[in-house]
Amino acid sequence: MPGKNTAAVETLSKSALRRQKEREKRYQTILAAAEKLFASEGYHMASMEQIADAAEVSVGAVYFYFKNKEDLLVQLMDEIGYLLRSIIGTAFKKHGPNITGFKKAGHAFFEDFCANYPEKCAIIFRESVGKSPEVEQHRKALFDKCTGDVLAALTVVAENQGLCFKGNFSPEIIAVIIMGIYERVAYEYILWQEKPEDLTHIGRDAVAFITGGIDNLFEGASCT
Amino acid sequence: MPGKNTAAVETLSKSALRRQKEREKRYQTILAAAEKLFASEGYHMASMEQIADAAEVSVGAVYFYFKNKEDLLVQLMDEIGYLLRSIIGTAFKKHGPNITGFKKAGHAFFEDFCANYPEKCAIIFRESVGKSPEVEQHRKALFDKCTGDVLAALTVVAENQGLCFKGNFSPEIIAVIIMGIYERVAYEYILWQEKPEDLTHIGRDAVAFITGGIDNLFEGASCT
Amino acid sequence: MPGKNTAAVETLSKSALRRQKEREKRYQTILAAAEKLFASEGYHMASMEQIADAAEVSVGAVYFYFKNKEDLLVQLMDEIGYLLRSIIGTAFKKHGPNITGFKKAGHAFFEDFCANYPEKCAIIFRESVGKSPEVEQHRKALFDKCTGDVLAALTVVAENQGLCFKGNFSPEIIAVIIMGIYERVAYEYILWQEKPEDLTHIGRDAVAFITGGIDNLFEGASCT
Amino acid sequence: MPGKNTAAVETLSKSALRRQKEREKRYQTILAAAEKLFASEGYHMASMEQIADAAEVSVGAVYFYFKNKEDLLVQLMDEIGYLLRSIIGTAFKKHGPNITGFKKAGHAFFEDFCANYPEKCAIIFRESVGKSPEVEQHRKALFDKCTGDVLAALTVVAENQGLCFKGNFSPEIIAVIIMGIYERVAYEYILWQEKPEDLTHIGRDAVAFITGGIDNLFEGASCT
DNA sequence: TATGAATGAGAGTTCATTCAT
DNA sequence: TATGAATGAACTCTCATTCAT
Repeated sequence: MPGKNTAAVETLSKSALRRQKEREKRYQTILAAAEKLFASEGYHMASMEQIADAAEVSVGAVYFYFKNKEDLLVQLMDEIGYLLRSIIGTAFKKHGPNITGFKKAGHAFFEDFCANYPEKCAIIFRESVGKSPEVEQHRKALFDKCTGDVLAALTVVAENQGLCFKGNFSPEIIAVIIMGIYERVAYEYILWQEKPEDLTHIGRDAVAFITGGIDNLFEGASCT
Repeated sequence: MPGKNTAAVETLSKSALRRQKEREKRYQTILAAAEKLFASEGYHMASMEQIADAAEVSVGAVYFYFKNKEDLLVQLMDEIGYLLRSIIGTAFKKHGPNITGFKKAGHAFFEDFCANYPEKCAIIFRESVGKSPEVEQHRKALFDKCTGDVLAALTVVAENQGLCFKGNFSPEIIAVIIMGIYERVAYEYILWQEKPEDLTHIGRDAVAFITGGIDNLFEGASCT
Repeated sequence: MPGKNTAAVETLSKSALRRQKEREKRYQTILAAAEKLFASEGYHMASMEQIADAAEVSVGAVYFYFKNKEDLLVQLMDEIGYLLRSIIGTAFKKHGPNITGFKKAGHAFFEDFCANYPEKCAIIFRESVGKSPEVEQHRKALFDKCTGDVLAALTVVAENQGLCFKGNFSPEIIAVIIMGIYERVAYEYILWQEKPEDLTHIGRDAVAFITGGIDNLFEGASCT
Repeated sequence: MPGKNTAAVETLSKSALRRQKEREKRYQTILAAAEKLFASEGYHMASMEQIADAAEVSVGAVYFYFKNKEDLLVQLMDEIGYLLRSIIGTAFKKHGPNITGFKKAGHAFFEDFCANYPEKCAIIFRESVGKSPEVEQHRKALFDKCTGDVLAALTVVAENQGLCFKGNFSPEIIAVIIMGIYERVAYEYILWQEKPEDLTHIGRDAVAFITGGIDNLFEGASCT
């Protein structure tokens, strides 16, 4: 009887689905609690018990969802990295692969990412620094991806506008430099001076500096 | 009797001086041990006992010279900050307050500071990040000074060459940006990729980017 | 109507029987998984989750069939004890209540029990030692039974051959001694040296020593 | 001035010596506390905090003297092993390398070791069994030494009395058997029945059984 | 000044057991 | 019956800091 089977299957998948949802929800709750505490108290000062309390679960539950404290940080970095790249990537694609798109991506970093998620900034720019070899490696991987994104954008924009880099200027280094600018400006004005309200203006200046610097590096006309 | 007195004073001051020297030597030995261990093992993983062992003193001795572990890091940051600013400042002053001096200062950062003192890089760019409110505050102070130096240099150079910043471009932000570039390039190629041999070339590219970017910001002729 | 009833009863008992069988099977599967893991990882290192996984059931199922972890070990000891006594008892009875039967029983211990069930050896001779008062008590009970068996055999053999123990030699102690010999030889060559292939020879030497020792204790002719 | 120097040296060595003594004393105090608790509560049930409390030191002090809990057990086993072998070895040597010495050694095991140190019995015969690979290995090493001692004694006695083992009887196995007898009799009457008062009598029976068994194995006259 | 043994709070982690589904 | 997520007490172990000598 297919009806029965289907019903059974549906019942099963419904309950399984709900359970799956519950799991995902709990996972996110714990992760959110960890993010908040890592950002406010610092990675080392935030104890697993505090995190469990904040997430309103038991310590054991935290360990059910995450291998250990380090894993909590690493998963957090992954999620934040994904969000960051989405925000910037979306802004870039929206305006086409040209210098305007590049600028908009920069503005999105400051205005959409940093301003809205200061705690996520704290995690990737402060709390994940120098914590352990494992975390450091993960951080490098995240930055590598971002640098790669910037590099790819740079390349596409150049191609699109028929431009080349002057001399033997390495575009990779430019990508690293751009990341450095973003990172430090965010750190300075979000984590230190805590002036998110000035960030739009500041971010625009930073982006202007970057695009100005980049313009400088492009050959006038045809690539050789 | 001046002779006697002098002799006494001299004897006294000699022994006092020697004692002073011994103290200073011990202090530096401990600090050097801490630097090495913080850089190689990480601030948290390096225990006070390890540091004492490496410095060939007792744990108690470390606490005689330093208030606590945090103090060890803070003193280290101060010394490194002083050295860093000396190196850059010296290079800048040597070539006069012009754009060449500015470039030379940048080269000095990479070639004299980062390449020669990778462990000091590790301390100020990695191990002092997100450790505690106190340390963070100290780190901010250090960066503020450096940013201030850059800002001052920028101002002097502009004045000297009779230039002004375009529009309402904030020179403070430029200074922050420059620090960000230096910081990330050092982190990327000294702490992550461990390629000090490429640093001269990379550093020159970075400096070229910076000066190119700056040129862009100056008004053509007279300031209004 | 007996037919109907019988049919009903039969159907019922059939399904009940099958259920019973299923239960018994599960019980044995879990017990077997526990045996394997206790023997290989050690009682404390083997977690209930591991056992459940190995038995391909849920943790809850393990707790349905067994009160707790200790119970798992206790049931295991009971089953192993039963098997051990069966093997030895069967060998003894097979050859009649004489010294040959006694020897054969000893050979059976080494060649049929230890050689074939090294994991069961590990449980009763190693993993059940010093675990908890409850387990220890169970272990004592098991050893008491075995010692009792040996004592009974000893008595029967003596009676059968019209012999008595010399002086005031306590046959109980002889039984304890024999158990000790069996236990340590098994431990040494199965659990430590892992040489089951030498066990036949070694076992025969051990049994020879025992029977030699026993012979010594019997009075020449009539008991007084 | 030798006087001064000597004084200085003496003062130094005195204080160093006293410190050394203190250390040794503390070490022994902690070990004694661990022995008592392992024997009464069981290795796993005895927590490091309990041990520290019983020794009237802090938990940290226990970890200053011992690497970890396992180390505590291992050191305990070493000390007990040394004592056990001393007691038995002394008894054997005292009566010369003959069968009487052999018997006396056996009596010493029961009457001097087991009866006086039931807790040490508990450690080596119960609490060190199946605890961890490391501990098990240590236990094997201890038993190997004891078995080696028995074997050596057996060999010396045989040589001394111009006797040989019958057939291809392996003396190593005899040594293992003897250890098994000692172990189980001790376990049975000290750890289970807790009848140390019967131990003299029981031990003598056990030793008589052993020597009877051994006699059986010796060739009549000359070795071939 | 210098030592290094001692402290003890606190951390991360495990896991036997329970219970709503 | 069966599941497996959740619990939380208890554990071992670390290490910055202190202080009698």
